[in-house]
Amino acid sequence: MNTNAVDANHLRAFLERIERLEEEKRAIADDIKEVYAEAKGTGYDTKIIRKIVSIRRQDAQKRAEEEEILELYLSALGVE
Amino acid sequence: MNTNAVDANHLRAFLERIERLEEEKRAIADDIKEVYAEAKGTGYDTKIIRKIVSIRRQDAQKRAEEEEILELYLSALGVE
Amino acid sequence: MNTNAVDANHLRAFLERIERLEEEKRAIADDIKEVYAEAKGTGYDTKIIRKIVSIRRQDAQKRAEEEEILELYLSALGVE
Amino acid sequence: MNTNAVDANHLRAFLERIERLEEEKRAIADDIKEVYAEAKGTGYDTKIIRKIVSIRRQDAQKRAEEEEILELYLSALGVE
DNA sequence: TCAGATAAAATCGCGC
DNA sequence: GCGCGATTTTATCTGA
Repeated sequence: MNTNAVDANHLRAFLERIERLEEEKRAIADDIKEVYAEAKGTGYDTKIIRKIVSIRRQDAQKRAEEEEILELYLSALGVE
Repeated sequence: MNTNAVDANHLRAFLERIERLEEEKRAIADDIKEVYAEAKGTGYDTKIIRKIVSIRRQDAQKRAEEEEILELYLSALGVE
Repeated sequence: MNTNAVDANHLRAFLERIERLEEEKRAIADDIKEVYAEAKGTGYDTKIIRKIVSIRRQDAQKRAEEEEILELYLSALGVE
Repeated sequence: MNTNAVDANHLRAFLERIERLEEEKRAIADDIKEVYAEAKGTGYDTKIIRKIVSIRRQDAQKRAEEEEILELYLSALGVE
C-alpha cells in the first residue's frame, strides 16, 4: 500500500468522524425542535421561550467573560 | 400550589430540557472542531476537508431528494 | 436605451452605493485599529480594553433583549 | 486627582472613542443592508450582487498588488 | 410557500 | 503562523 493510499484512508477516517458527529448534532437539533413543538402544544408561546433561553445564555456568557477579565486584571496587577 | 406555580414548574422543565440539549449540541460542535484541529495537526488543509464534507453533504441531500421524488412517481403510478 | 441597459445602470448604481459604503466601513475599522494602537502606546493592555468593550457591548445587547421580552410578556398578558 | 483617577479618565476616553467608532461602523453596516434590501425590492437577486461585489473587491486587490509589484520593479531598477 | 428572523458555517483579520 | 475573535455568508426555521 503506497503513501497515497494510506493518506486516503487517513483522510477517510477524519471524514467519517466528522460526518458521524454532524449527524449526532443534527439529531440533537431535531430533539430541540421537538421540545419547542411540545411546549407549543402545551400552550406556551415559543417566541417567549426562545427569548428566555437566549437571555439565560447571554447571562452565562457574560459571567464567563467577567471571570475572564478578572483574570486579566489580576494578571496585569501581578497577582497570579 | 396555584396554577401559575404549576405553570412555572412546567416551563422550567421545558427550559431545562432545551438547555440540556443545547449544551450537548455545543459539546458535539466542540468535538468537531477538535477533529479538524487534529486533521490540521496531521498536515491536512482544513479548508479542503470542509469543502469535501460540504460536497458530500450536498450529495446526500440530493440523493435523499431523488429518492423522495422516486417515491412520488411510484406513488402516482399506484405502485406503492 | 433598452431595458437591459437601464437595468445595467440601475445595478451599477447599487454596486456603487454598496462599494462606497464598504469603503467607509473599512476606513472606520482602520480608525479603530489606530485607537487601539494609540492606547497600547500609552501603556494600556489592548486585550483588556477589548474585553471591556466586549462586555459593555453585551450589556447593551442584554438590556435590549430584556426590554424586548418585557414587551412580549406584556403583549402575552393582553397589556398592549 | 490621583494617578488612578487620571488613568481612569484616560481609559474612559479611549473606550468612548472606540465605542463611538464601532457605532458608526454598525450604522454603515446597516446602511449596506438597506441597500441590499432595496435592490432586492427592485427585483435583484442579492446573492448575485454580493458575488459581483466580492469579485470586484478581489479585482481591486489584485490591481493594487500588481501596482505594488510594479513599484518594486521600478525601485529595483533605480527608477523611483 | 415565502419573507423575515435566527442560528451555523465559513472566512477574514488581528494580536501574540 | 496559529489560535481566536469578529464578521460575513450560508442554511435553517418559524409564523403568516
